[in-house]
Amino acid sequence: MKEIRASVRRPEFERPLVTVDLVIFSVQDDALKVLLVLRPQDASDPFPGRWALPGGFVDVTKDRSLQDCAVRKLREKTGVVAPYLEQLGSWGDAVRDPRGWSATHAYFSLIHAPKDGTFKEAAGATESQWIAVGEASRKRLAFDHAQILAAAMGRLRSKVEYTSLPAFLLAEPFTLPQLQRTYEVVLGRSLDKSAFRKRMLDAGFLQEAGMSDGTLGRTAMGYRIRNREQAVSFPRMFRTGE
Amino acid sequence: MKEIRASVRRPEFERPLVTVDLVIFSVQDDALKVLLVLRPQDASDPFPGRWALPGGFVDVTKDRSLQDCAVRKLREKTGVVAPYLEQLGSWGDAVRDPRGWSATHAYFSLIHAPKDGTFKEAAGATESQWIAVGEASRKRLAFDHAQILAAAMGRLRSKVEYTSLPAFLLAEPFTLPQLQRTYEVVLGRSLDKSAFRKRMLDAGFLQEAGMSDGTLGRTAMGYRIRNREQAVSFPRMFRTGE
DNA sequence: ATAATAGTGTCTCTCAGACACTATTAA
DNA sequence: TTAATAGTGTCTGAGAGACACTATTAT
Repeated sequence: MKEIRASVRRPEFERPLVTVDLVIFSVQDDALKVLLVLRPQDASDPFPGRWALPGGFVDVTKDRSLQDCAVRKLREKTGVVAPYLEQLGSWGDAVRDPRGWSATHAYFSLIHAPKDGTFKEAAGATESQWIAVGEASRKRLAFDHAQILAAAMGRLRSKVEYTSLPAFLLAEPFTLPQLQRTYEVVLGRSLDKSAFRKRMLDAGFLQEAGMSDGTLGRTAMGYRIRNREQAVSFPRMFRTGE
Repeated sequence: MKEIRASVRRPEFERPLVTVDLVIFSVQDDALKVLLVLRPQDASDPFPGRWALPGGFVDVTKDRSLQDCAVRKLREKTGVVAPYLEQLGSWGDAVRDPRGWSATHAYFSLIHAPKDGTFKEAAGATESQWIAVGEASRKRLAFDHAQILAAAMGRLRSKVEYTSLPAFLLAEPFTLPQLQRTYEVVLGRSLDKSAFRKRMLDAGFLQEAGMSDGTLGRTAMGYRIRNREQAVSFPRMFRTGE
């Protein structure tokens, strides 16, 4: 402690590397997918040719905050500007990056499926791809990204049980049947229609937005999220015991 | 490892300062308190003479990980070795520390009230004190610690509604009436005894540990937490709507 | 016995789930 | 009309809350 005070203005501690990584989820073709990037085949980079979460170093000249950095990287990768973005946690230790002691700040984002199936790349040559979460978990990801991805999936699975989070995986306006399908995809089990509708409508986070043009069968009411800043919590979990 | 380290290019980004801060909660005298430290009256330090959360720089030579760093600082401050410790989040931006772009990693800890009312200080001369959360929120804390404290209180208040977290605020073994009082202190409202007991016992996280020596009235069953690694979730919130 | 605290039984209300029912659309 | 999908009504059961009741201890 005394050393700190002795060193006048700047602390003399060696500074760790500081990065931001993103876990970007989307539901496509009735499957939960995550965006991964392929690290370049360059031996001077760590983990060349391995799949990784999109991310990179905080640039103190460009990023005013960690959140800004995450927003910037999300925009660069996907073009999405107003997503659901939540901090997931940080992972920092001496060995996760061969370049030295590093701390990464993982953010958790939910976006709706892109229209054209995939995103255009920015100037960089990195290849990126939407990969089903089951498959992604089986890959040998770079750094400790497997652990971060597992934590993100745990958080999503847990929050889906009692919050409106999955609504952020849909393009607005969306219908209740679409929302229910999204819940079922993320939960991995089917839900009762009547209970589901009561629950969603009672939670009060939906706003009617005109009839949707159903392509088959009866048309459904379209909804928007009343407040995109945060998800709402339900008074109970989906399945009580078991 | 060493060959990799040597061959890898080191990034040229300027590195932010990296710190860890702790929000340590305890219930004393039927009040929720948080441990704060007084920053030294030294003009070369930022925020001299202000109250702050305990914490400091990550020492890459001593700390193998962020979590290790948090455990070390908690031990230095309180002597507690096996607390409930959970990552709260990270706050990083260009202006929160006058010494430069910095990122802090806040951890959230619950410990039981110390026997002697306060903790002995380590070698350092920093003054530390348990302060009721209401009072702490009114102080002008150093850095962005007011914001971090508010986030910690939000997390605690929210989790108390549906998890066994408050059990970590008690010394083992504890009785159900003690546990209920702890919940009531954190929630700021009273709870029905019958409903409370059914809920706790049904959740299955308690283990009987012999009768406690009640000083007055009927003696109560003592309990220990079955698994201190994590809190359990209840199937419902405490008060459903309102 | 009394005071004080620990612990239980019973009723009611709310709400989730099950499931059968009706409603609206396109072909 | 039929197929397909959207949406509703009704019953039941689990569990939370209210609250009165019993149980055990020290004095």
